[in-house]
Order: sequence, then C-alpha cells, then structure tokens
Amino acid sequence: MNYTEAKEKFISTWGALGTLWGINKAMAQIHALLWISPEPLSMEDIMEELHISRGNTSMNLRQLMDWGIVFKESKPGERKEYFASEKDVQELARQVAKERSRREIKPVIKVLREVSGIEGDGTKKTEELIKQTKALYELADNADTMMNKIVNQESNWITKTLMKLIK
Amino acid sequence: MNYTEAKEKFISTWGALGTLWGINKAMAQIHALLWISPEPLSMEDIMEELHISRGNTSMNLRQLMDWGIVFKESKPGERKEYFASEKDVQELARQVAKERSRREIKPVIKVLREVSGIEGDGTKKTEELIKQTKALYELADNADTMMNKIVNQESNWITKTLMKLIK
DNA sequence: TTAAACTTTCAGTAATTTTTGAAACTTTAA
DNA sequence: TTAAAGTTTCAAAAATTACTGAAAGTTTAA
Repeated sequence: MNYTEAKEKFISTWGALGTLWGINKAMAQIHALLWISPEPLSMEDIMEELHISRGNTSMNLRQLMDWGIVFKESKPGERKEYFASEKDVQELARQVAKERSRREIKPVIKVLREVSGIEGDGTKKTEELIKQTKALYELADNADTMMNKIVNQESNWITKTLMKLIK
Repeated sequence: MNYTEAKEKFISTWGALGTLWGINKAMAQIHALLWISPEPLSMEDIMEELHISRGNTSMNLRQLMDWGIVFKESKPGERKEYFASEKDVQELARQVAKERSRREIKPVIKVLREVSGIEGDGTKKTEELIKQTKALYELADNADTMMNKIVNQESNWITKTLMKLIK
C-alpha cells in the first residue's frame, strides 16, 4: 500500500465510522484529511481533495470548529484562511467525549431523572417504568460522571491508570 | 407527569438518542417500550403502541434480537409470539458494548493498523500519516481492550471498581 | 393434508438528511 | 470608497435511509 492508497483508505474508513455513529460523512472525512495533513489546508484544498462543494466544506468546517477539534489559522500576509486539526489524540478524545456528554448524554439524563421520579400509583406498569428508567438513569449518570472525570484529567491519565488496573 | 406522559417522554427521548448515535428511531423506540413493559408484548401490541407497520416492527425486532437485547418468548398454548427485553441494565450495557466493538470498532482498528504500517518514504506527508494513524490506532486499541475487559467482568465490576477509583 | 394464524421479505414510496451552487455577505488592500 | 478575494448562507436537488403493505413463507392444530 502506497501513500495515496493509505490516505484514501484512512479517509474513507473514518467517514464510514462517522456515519455509523451519527456524524456525517463529509464532516468525518474533512477531519480525517486535516488529521493527517502536515500543514493547515485552505478551503480550496479540502474541496479539491474530497470532491465536495464549497458550501458543504464551509458548513462542516464550522461544525468541526464548534466541536473544538479544528481551528482556523491565518498565515501572515495571506488573505486566505487555513484550517488545522487538533493533533493530539488524547485531546481529541477528551474534546469529543466532552461535547457528546454535553449535547447528548446530559439532556437524556435529565429526562431519565424526571421520568423515573414520577409518583408510583401501585400499578405494575408504573412500578416497572420507574424501576427500569431509574436503572438507566443510574447507569447513564455513572458513565457520564466517569467520562467527565477522565476527560478532565491530564491527557493520558486514562491510558496510564486504567491499563495498569486492567492488564 | 402521569404514567402515560412519562412513558411517551421516555420512548421518544430514547428514540431521539438512538438517532443521534446511528440507531434508527423505530428500533430504539421498540427497545424502550419493551424495556419498561412488565410483560412480553406481541407484534400487534408494538405496532399499535408505536404506530408503525408490521414490516417495520418485524425488521427492527429481528435487529434487536441480533444485538442480543430482545428475546422471543412463546406463551404456552398460544400461537402468537411475544417479545421481551433484556431487563438487566448492566447486561444491556455489556451487550451493546460488545456488539459495537465487534461490528464497528474492530474493523476500524484493522484498517488503522494496515494504514499506519505502510513503509515510510522520508516525505513529510507520509511521516505525518503514519504518526497520526498510529496514535489513533493505539487509542482505539486501548479503548477497545478496556471495553472488552469491562464487558467480560461480572456485571457491576465497572461501577464498583471504577467509581471507587475515581470519586 | 389443509387452512388458519402468524411472521418475514422486499419492491415501491415516503421521509429525512446531505449536498450543491449561486447570491449575499464580509474583509482587506489599494 | 471600491473592487477583488474570500466566506457564509440557504433554497432547491440529490442521495440516503426508513417505512409501508401486500405477497410469500412458515408453523401448528385439526
């Protein structure tokens, strides 16, 4: 496998994984491209490399910036803007975990708390609803707490500590 | 919030979360419905409750069974088949983690190993590709190993051990 | 066997999500 | 200022994904 084949395989695999996890393909592929690029890239560069339109590129770059894993860079003396990826894998993981927690997990936890907190009326179906949503609430809340602890440690705490524990 | 409101809120929230994580809404909602149902439900019950077609119900029940989190039950003396959810939250988490690892993470790890294993040619871009995909490979491989260890422990190892460690 | 009860499959349709491309907007250098 | 260089927005089109419903398939009881 040569450079070009490897690059294409990586970009398309990353795009496919994204899709499976609810992230759109273009967004994941732009990230993949920037992740392996030694230099920041312009919008033109990205459009050309991935064969996607200007609008698509712009919208997805904005999302990647909202996620905090891609940054705008301006080269001195140039009008054009360049885009660069966060390059540290631990920081990438932390950022993704943090954002998914904030946007997706926390709101669900809130609903689970509300739902599992309704008053029992003695019927079997109500008892089951309370019991089962409470269990889910506790799981989600523990997992989220854990994730946030991990995410707020220095970068490779997770690898160092957990691997020792588990191996 | 009364029983019906709580049930509907739970089902729709669970469906929305599924969507965000690449699981289709009907599948997530069927799971939610069975999760809180004190008794196994028939296909008719599910169709009626969620207002979805027979075909849709059948296909998504099959998928839930493939994931190992819903089971077919036949009541003695009845022709109809009934469906019941795995009820233990720890077992649910283990099963989901196990399947996502097998279907989605493992194949990506394989690609990352291949891609990061190409021979360097001294160019900057090739070095960067190798370095960055290797970092991702190591992260994914560690995370996956960890997940599988957790998943293969007795059910609440994760809660017991990790929470102690982290709190 | 057969026919009733029930489930699965799948081609066509519907709904949703993504992408495009051109117009509107913004910034900067002269 | 102004116009060139660049970016963003968004309505419409394309692509993808999910859903329906009816036909085909399966199972069971008589």
